[in-house]
Amino acid sequence: MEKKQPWQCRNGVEAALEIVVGKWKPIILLHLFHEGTKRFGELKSLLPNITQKMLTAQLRELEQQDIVRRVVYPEVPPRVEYSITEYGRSLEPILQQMHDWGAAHLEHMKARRGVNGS
Amino acid sequence: MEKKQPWQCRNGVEAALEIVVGKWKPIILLHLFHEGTKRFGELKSLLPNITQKMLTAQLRELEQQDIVRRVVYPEVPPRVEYSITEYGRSLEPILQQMHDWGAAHLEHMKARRGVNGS
DNA sequence: CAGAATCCCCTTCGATACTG
DNA sequence: CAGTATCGAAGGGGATTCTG
Repeated sequence: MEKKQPWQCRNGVEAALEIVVGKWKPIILLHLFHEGTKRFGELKSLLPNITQKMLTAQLRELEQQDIVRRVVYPEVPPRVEYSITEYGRSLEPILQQMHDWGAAHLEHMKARRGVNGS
Repeated sequence: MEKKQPWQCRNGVEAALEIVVGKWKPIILLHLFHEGTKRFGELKSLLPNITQKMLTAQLRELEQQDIVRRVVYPEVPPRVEYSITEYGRSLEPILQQMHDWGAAHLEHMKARRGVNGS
């Protein structure tokens, strides 16, 4: 029952970070969490500054990690829909907690700037 | 009382990520969380592969963000000690949750590799 | 419509050398 | 001991073009 050492913990933390890190990963996930299934083009217009390359790449990574489900409809013109997997839902509390802490942190840093006159 | 939109949430998530992202940030934090105050050199030997440049840079960032306290003792040879601030402690549950989820995720992905025969 | 492919920039990080 | 300074490699990410 020895405690895990930090260098062991790091693997877990890094594994979690791998999912959520990336310029667009968080916002993609938040959209899919809150708004359900989205087509590729819908996501693209929700993220006005993202390039197709990036959107594709990030979505494919999330798909590999079983966070996002990708469904291709064999139609013309093509239609591809993305949604959060059952398993992916388990990420939501973490993102939520990160958001809460992060928002508070922004306040904290703002308040601190007023104080540190020294 | 409208819900926040994803692009608003992102700021919070990003703010949190900014603290924890970086090749060495998580492991530095874990060491300081679990083992308390450490000198620069101690940290350096706990993180065998880190360069001074990186260690210094990451610690300075964490100091700016009020997560880590840096105390310089005006001695010869110089001594500098780092510890987690009171405020920095508030990060611990997040790191913990990330570790737990991440560790489970590694298991999940391992298990999945056995299944996806298709 | 939903991408794949290509080119290029810029940041991050590592290696090394120097300093108070 | 605890840094700072400089150089260079690697990779993430952006702009653009092409395709089924």
